[in-house]
Parts: sequence; structure tokens; C-alpha cells
Amino acid sequence: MADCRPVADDRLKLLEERTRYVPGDVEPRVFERWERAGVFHPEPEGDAAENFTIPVPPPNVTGVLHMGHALNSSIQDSLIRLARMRGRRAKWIFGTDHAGIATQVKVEEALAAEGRRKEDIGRDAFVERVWEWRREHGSQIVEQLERLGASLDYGDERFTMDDAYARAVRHVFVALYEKGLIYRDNYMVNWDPGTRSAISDLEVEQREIQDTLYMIDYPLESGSGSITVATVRPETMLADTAIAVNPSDERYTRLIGETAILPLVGRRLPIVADEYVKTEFGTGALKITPGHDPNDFEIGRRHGLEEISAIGEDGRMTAAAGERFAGLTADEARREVVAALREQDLVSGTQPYVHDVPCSHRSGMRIEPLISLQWFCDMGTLAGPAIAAVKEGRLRFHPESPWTGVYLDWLEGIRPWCISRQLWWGHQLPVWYRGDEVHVGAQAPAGDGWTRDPDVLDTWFSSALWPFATLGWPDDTPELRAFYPTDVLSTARDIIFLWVARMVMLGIELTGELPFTDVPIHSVIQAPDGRRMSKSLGTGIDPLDLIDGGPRPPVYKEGGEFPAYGADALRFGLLASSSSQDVRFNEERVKQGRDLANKLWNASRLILLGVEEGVAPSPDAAEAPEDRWILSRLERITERTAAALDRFELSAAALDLYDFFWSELCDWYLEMAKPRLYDESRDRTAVSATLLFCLDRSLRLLHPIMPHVTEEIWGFLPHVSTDRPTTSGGSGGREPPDLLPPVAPGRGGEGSASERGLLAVAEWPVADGSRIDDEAEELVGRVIAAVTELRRYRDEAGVKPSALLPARLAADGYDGAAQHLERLARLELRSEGDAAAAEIPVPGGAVQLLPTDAFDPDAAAAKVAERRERLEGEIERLERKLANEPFVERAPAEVVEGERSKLAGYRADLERLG
RNA sequence: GGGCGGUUAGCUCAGCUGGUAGAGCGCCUGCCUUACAAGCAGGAGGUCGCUGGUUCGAUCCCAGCACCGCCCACCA
Repeated sequence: MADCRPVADDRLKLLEERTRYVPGDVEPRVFERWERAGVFHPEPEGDAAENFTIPVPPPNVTGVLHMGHALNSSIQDSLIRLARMRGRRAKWIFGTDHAGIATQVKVEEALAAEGRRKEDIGRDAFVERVWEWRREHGSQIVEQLERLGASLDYGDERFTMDDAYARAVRHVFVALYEKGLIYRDNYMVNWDPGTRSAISDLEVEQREIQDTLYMIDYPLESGSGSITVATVRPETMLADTAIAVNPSDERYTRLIGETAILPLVGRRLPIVADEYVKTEFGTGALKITPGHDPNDFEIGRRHGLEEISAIGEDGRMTAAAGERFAGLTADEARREVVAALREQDLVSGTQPYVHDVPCSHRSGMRIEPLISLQWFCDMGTLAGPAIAAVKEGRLRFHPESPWTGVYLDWLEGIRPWCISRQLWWGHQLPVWYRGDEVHVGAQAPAGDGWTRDPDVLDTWFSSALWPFATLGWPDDTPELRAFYPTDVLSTARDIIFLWVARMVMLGIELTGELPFTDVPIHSVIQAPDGRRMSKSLGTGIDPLDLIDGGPRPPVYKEGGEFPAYGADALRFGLLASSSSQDVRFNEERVKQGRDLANKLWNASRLILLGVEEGVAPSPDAAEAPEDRWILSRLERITERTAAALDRFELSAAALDLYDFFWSELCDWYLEMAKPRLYDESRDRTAVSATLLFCLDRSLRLLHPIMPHVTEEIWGFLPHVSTDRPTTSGGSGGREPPDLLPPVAPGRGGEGSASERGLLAVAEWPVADGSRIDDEAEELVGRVIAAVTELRRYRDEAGVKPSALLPARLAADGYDGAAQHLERLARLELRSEGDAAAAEIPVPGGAVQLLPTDAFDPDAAAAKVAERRERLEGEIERLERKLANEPFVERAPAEVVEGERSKLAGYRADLERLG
């Protein structure tokens, strides 16, 4: 074996024998090499401007990888790998989120299976139970991300409940409290009876339900009749404290200031005037329940009305509801109240009513609005700088529209954020009480008699600190200096408000810096049938089943198993099929990715097993026009790929690379190169060096998107010393377990043929414009067009694919490339001979087919006629267009000129057809 | 109720600043051509949702309409 092929014999044998790429055999092994070499961990050196950082949206500790993670991870990994290849210290901050409610619910369910409730074991034991759960289940998502090839800094994992992180959270709470931005208030909140906790506005979703609208008569105190109100929640009448009408509503103006008597209760209700009341809705008279309706709450405060809580936090009626109803659930109370009213003949009508009601995003239960003492964060002052950052272009969404507007609209109408949660799992508030005293501080106050607030913080509160708390903030750590502010935050649109905007607000407020500058928003992937992907609906697809094979979920009626497409295939498929638009999951794109991996593998076999030994990749060895052509095309794809990736257009990059590699490199260049490659009688150095260079460059360009297969093939390449030592350190140096070439200690290639570095840290190519060769592109473009034309003709004329047709080239502009036309169109070119039996127009002239048994011109006559008709149609159209004076006068000159030459071309073609 | 997005080949989707459209899969025909049948060659298939308008010219710009979807919102 020659020096420059530092690949062990049995590995070469594998390359020779394997005609199919098997991702399952390769991917885990390649991943292990990266990890061992330490490529995922950059040392905290340099500053944030030179380094590149992405904070991963931390998955829930107990979560499993779903399609959204797979897509987002593919995007982030591509960007991180790109940056790493560009020589930047690339840190992909890794960690998981404690996910308050989600995790607590899971552990509660586990307890329930044992027949116990969390109250049975107490708070401390319960929290310990959650930690245990995390130790058991927390690693699953990590393994899944690894299987995907995500180059996260796994060794530096964070958890939002780590001690250091918790310190940061307490620090923030105290700081914002002292600034007056966090405060405690008795206010109307969204009470979720399912989780028995208050939740924020963002965790409420509207669901349409079928309801009944009741018309209830409230007698007037004066005895002169009654006033009728409409409600869908009769049980809340027990907490009514007024009736409101619109001041301009003539039906009721005389009643304003009067008093009605609340049925069943007997409370005196003032009739007040308020603009809020719509005259045309219901009866135009609105019962006011400040304790259980957000609107009524506002109206109540405006009019100084009493606030009565008739429904408690347990969802049952309180003593304030009266003896008859206390203890009933709200639903029971409704039936009872209606029954009682009917007895007194006070229900004057009902009608079916479909409307949206607020429900808990978490538990699904209908929100019970009630007044509660909770902690709030005032967002108004935090929003200003976050708005300015976007308006001044310092923070950019991709695509800009519509997300910039969505973000700004929300911030401009922002409301206070209820941050306290009545849960056990989470960051307990750093707040202590003793009588009327309140202490807010990182530590418990001195002295006896203090009790700590049992509530915890909304999970999103701690998530909002993610980009800096993970790096050691508020301490001044090397990590913080090296990696903060970060660069990119990639996510789907559903957490722009919940997370992105809050990170921006708190990041600016606390660190004085924007936590990141670019926010690519990616597709939400729907099930193949267009519904949401959801496990419970049976519409979910497990990414791991696509990678390693697994059962098709119920959305696929045909059932069966997914083939083991591999991680690279899934990555390609997701990137290629996603944009900013929601998309249906498209298995075909994953298949396309698998096929591309396979194509890479086989094209590499052709090249690696065929090239002259001892030759290194080089772009300077071109000897034929097709060499200059492919090198030129290579520079163009290099330029386009970098541009697309830098604009976060991963889909365009993936598809463009596919097209280049498959259609240009494999279909045309490899075919043109074969004669030289296979001719052992001549010096094959030039073609070998060029082929190797094409492969080398293709692997680099594809690596961010398909890291495993490219890394695997890279290991077979003889090396050329274009790689610089990498900036970040690494552990490396241990004994490799397989037959792969050793990874140099300190990683990165120093360039010796036997000590090649990993592709993961190889240099990202920069397009070299000097290799753009318009002449070669023109020439080879002609050959391609001519070959295609001839193949079509042959096929239509029924010529056997294997037959060689005698022919004469009667066209200009094929110097130095006619042999490709001859070979790829299966011709035998002659200069002399009989009269042409058929003439096929090609760029620059025609190819004349000479009479032969293999070819019957009559068989193609019909097809020729069809073609003539098409041409005539085109010619007529163009003639009309060019005869149209306004067009010739007003259209740009080059457009008109283009149409003219098109017309000339068609005319020439038609003439040749005879 | 307000806002946003979508409607392009049988399916899933591309299409930058206007010059009559592309990909993958599927389909048809022919090839086991010494990298790859997860392949190769060729082909069929679209009045770019509808109606107007601007323009020499519109899938692309404007207006209206029709469906589909999403987000926001305190009408009982």
C-alpha cells in the first residue's frame, strides 16, 4: 500500500465489498470518534465575538426526542458544525429543563400507580422522588440527541435545577424585586383546577365548547318588575355584586342607580352604568361577578364593588356561596342553581351557545378565573429595550416576516406575568413571611418564626436566564466571557413569546447585552395527514424509528416498518423539507437523504478505488475541459452553499448540494472522467487529483448537514495539507478502538498523510473565483445538451441502448470534448461516409446519423413531426411577441435580444429537422 | 373580533428583485452499461384557487372573493 493511502487493508476491502452504505454500522462509531477527540468541547478562551455559541432550547428532563427536536437539532448542529469548520470555537450549550408542571405530573402519575398521592409522602420526599426520576429517565434524550449526531457540548451539561443555576434564579428574583419589577398582588389569575395552580396568560388556550346561555330575571327592589341578565355560568351568580348596563342603552337608563335583588341570595345589587357592556349582546344587562370573571373584575374595581369568592381553589363552592351550595363542585352547583331558579320561575329563557372558553394548556381543564394572592413580574419596563433591539436591527428574526411583527405586537401589548406556581417541583420563591413582615432575599432571614413561601416559580422564569445562567452568570466566569452573548437561538414559532422574548428582556435587563443576535424560526412539522403530531392522537412519528428502523405509527394506514434510514438521512430529509412554513412530514425526503448518503458512498468507491495511488487531492491538476468545468461548478456550489447557510436557508443548501453532487458530479463529471481513470496505460495523476479534490470539497460542503457519512468517507481520503490546527483543545490521544487512522492528539489535521484530522474540524472551503471558467462551462454545457438531445432521439427512434451509431459531427464548439459526446451518446464519430439518414440539432449545429441497421429513421418520423410542431408553435409565439411594438420598445433591451436569439435558435433547429 | 400565513404536476413542497414554471416521490418506456437497481437513460403530467386591476408582459405587484390553517383577543 502506498504512503498516501493510509487505510488498512481490511478497511479497503470493506469499501470494495460494500455496495450499499449501511448507516447503522457507521454512525455510532463515527460519533464516538468525535467525542473521543473532544471536538464538541471548546475551551473557554477568546471572546464572544470570535467564538460561536448556540444555547440549545433545553428539552424537558424526562422528555423523549420528537420530530421538532430532530429538526431543530439538525438546524443547530449544521450551524455549529459550519462555525467549527470555519475555525471558530463553537459551543453548543447543552442541558435540560426541569419543566415544573410536566415533570411533577409524571412523578405524580408514578406515585398514583403505587396508590399514593404526593401529599401522602410530603414535599421533601416528593422532591427527592423527582430527582430520582430524573436520574433514571434523564439520560434518554441525551442518547437520542447523540444518535442524531448532534455535536452538543455534552461534557458541560446544565440543568435548570442545578445549585449554581438555582443561585442565579434567586439572584434574579431578588434583584427584580428590589427594582420593583417583581411584586405581590391580589389579582385575578387563571386558575387551573387540574394542576391546582395559577398559570400565566400564555399557558391558556381557547377551546370551543357547546354551552347554554341562561336568561335570568333579577327582581328590582322597587318591586316594579325585574331586569333580565344572560349568563353561561349561572353558578357564579352567587358571587354577583352588581348589574351593569350601557349608559346609552335607553331600555335601562331609568334603572341606573336603582337596586336589584339577587335571587337565591337576597343580596342588594346596584345597577351601574359601564361602557364595557354591549347593548346588542344578550339582554344588554350584565351581571357583575368581580370574583370570577376577568372583565367583571375590572368593572368591579372601576365601580368599587365588593369582590366575593364563591368558588375556591379546589374548584368547589365556598361558604360564601351559601349553605345550600357550599362544597358542591362548580358543575353540580350550576345544576342546583338552575333548578332552584326554575322553582321560582326566574329562568325566562335558554339558548344553545357555542363559544370559546379558556382552558389550561397543561391539564386541559377549564380555567377558573379567580382572585388570588400571587407574585407578578411587571413586563412593561422590560419590554422597551427588547422592542428597540429588534427595531434597530440588532436582533434579527429569520425569516424577518412575519416573525418580527409577531414579536413586536406581543411586546407592545404586554401585560404583567404571573410567575408564582402552586407546585412542589421547581425553584421555590426566595420569600419568607412572619406575620405581616415579608423578606425577599437569597438567604433565609435571621430570627425565628419565619416561614418560606411554598410556591415555586414558573418554569419559563428560569428558562429565561438560559443563555447566561448556563455559563456561570452572575459570576464572572471564563465561560461567560468566552461565550456570552451567544449568537443564534433556533426555535419554532410556538415559544417566541414563552421563551425567546423573555430571554431577550431579562438578558438585556440583567447582563446589559442581547443574549443572541439571530433567531431562525423553523417549520412546525405536522403529521402526514395534516394533523398535529401527537402521541395521543396516534399521529406522532418517533425520529428514532426513522433512524434505526421501527414500526410505522397508526397515521400510516399501510403499516409495516420504516427502513433504517440513518441519522444523516433524517437530518437531510428534515432540513430539505422544512422552511419557515408548517410542513407535513415527508418520508420521501428522508429516503432522498438515504439515497444521497448511498450515492456519496458509491461515488467515493469509484474514486477511491480507482485513483492512482500516491496522488493527493488537488484543484491545480486540471488537464481536460471537463476538469475545468467541474472545478468551476464546484466553486459556484461552494459560494451558494455558504450563502444559503449564512441566511439560515438550510433547505436550499441541502437541495442544492444534492443536485450538484448527484446531477453534475456523478451524472456528468464522473462519467466523463471514467475513460481517463480506467486507462492504466497513461498517466492518471491529473484525473486522480481532480477527482479526489471534487470528493474532498463535496465532503466538506455536505458535512454540516450529513456529518456521519462524510466523516466516514473522509477517513479514506489521502490527505492534502490544507487544514490548520484547530483552536480548541481536546482530550484525544487515546487508543482508537477500530481500524480508522489515528486522531492526532490536540485534534485537527496537521497535514501529514498518515495523521489526517477529522472532517469535523477540517477547514470550511471558501469559494475561489479564479477557478470560475465560463469557457469550460459553455463547452461542457454544449456537450450535455447535445448528449441529452441524442439520447432522446435514440430512445424515441427505438435504437437499442447498447448499439453504437455511426455519426458525423456537423457542429462548432466541441473542440476537446467531442469524445464525450461520442461516448455518452453511444456514437461512432466519423468524418467521411454516406449521406445522413437523420440530422439531430444540437447546440452549434447538428449531429448527422449515418445509415445503419441499428437505426430506422422512419420509426422516429412521427416523433420528429411532433417536435417540429412544437418548434413551429414556439416560433410563432416569439414572432408575434417580437412583432408587438410596445414590447420591443418598452421591454429592456437584453430581454428583447434574448427573445430574438431564442427565435433564431428555434428557426435553425426547425431547418435542420428538414 | 383583530392579525398573519397558505392555495403551484397524482402526493409533499421549492420558485430571489415581474419575462408563460422546478425538485423528490409516484406514473409510463427501455436498460442488471465493470461506483451505485437505494441505480442508469428517456418520457408523460400544471389555463400556478377565483374575479378584477396595474404593466408591452403577472405564478410573482395591487384590490376583492372563496376555501384551509395558525396566532392574538376580557362580549356575558
